[in-house]
Amino acid sequence: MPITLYNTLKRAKEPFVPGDPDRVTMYVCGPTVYSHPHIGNARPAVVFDVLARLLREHYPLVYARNITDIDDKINAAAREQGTGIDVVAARYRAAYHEDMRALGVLPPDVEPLATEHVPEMLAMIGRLLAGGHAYEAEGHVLFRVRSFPGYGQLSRRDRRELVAGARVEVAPYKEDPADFVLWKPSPPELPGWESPWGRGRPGWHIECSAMAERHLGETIDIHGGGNDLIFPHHENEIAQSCCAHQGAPFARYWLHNGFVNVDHAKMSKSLGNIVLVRQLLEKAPGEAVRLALLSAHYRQPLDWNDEVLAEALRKLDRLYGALRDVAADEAAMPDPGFIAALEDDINTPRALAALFDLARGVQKAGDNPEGRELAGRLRRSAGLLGLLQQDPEAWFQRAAGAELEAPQVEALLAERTAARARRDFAAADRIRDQLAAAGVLIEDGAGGTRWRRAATAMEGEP
RNA sequence: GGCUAGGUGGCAGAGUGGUCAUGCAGCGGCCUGCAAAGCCGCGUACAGCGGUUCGAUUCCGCUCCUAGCCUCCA
Repeated sequence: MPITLYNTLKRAKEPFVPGDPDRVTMYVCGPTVYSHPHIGNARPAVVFDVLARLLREHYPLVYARNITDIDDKINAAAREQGTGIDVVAARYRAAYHEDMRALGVLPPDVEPLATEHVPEMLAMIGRLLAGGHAYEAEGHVLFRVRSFPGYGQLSRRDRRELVAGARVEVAPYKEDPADFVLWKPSPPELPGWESPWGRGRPGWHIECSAMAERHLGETIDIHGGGNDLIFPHHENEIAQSCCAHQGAPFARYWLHNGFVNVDHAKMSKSLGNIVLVRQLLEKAPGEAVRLALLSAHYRQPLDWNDEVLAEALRKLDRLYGALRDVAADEAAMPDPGFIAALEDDINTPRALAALFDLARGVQKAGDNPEGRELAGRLRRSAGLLGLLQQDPEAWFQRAAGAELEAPQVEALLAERTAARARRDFAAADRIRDQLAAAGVLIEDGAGGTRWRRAATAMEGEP
């Protein structure tokens, strides 16, 4: 079964056919490192991590996700914090890595930094100038949009309308209001690099074109990022790359994830409703945050609130519950229905439904060869989503923020078991209530009593 | 104004031209000292109005509503 992907360029799902099946290439726009990552930064990281895992089942993959470490927001943060941009960028790059790892996001094969690719950008700008696709004006180098007939193809925008609807003031030195900056001058107090056009810094779009070319080649298979990047960022990347490559296409499949909203509103600084990943990790395990992000299809908007997270915890209880009861056969293969769902434009809700079907199968079969095979299939399938890879007991006995440590729980349980043995159920129930009050639930079974943490997200400000 | 997505049962969220999504919550049963977990069963869901069709939640048109982009915001 071929992988089918929704290509923004065509506004349709199409079968994925790699340019070179021996080297599939994917580039995803990563974060600008000027603050801690929020849940909206996490969504593309998780979604494209799943796609990378899926692609690797079929092809050798080179996956690049960049770090934007040249940006005016970084400059502003550095000024506020009274430090250098390198310090700010390094700090938040580390924070990004830490948070993404907590969400089970595997590192990409290449993680290029803009600061390390200025020569590539200068070279590309030089080629655009030589080809008549760019021009100098008052220390700036601008891309000549008129020179690229395909402009507007991705975002389905008409250049004339762009001009008419422009809400920004048009810089007087632009030949055409739609032209955008490739290189701009830097005053002495701002970071800058020497260039043929004087000391300056690159525009936002050129880094992705230059770094994708450097690490992946002229035409890449898949380019991903958030919905909001379609225009102008990706539109401009296409223009730059195609013109620098004598018309060779830039990316063959364009994928865009939907936004994460908070209580039905877009996250924004002015609304003060930005949800940081690190705040969520204080309330719940990263695996629950990851599952919550995958519970809606990646192209749909996802409304974030405490309930989605709490529900993700309960879902993981359900799935790990099956694995706790039946040992997984590690030799098992992923479930065909699950794979079919993922291959259908990364339909994670359907893939998760397949996981729950497997869980029920495991419970019905019990701890026998059939059950162990199903449990193995469940675990192996979930691995493609980056889920269910820890020991089930570790999941249920997680200690984050717990009132009672595991040994204390065990001690109380021993007491209760003794009480039950002498049929002192009042005492036994008292201990059970005490544990429940501390967020510990117990289950009496044939093999003794076992316990787990209640699936509630820790209370706290969002 | 232009361009995109959407409106599905109490909630979340897939999907389909004609028996099942799935999860959580709820109800009934089995199991249990009682619970929990698990299993079995249950619910007049597809914004509104027209149209196409033997048959539409699914296709077409219109209406209403929501969100995003057009501002270097994932």
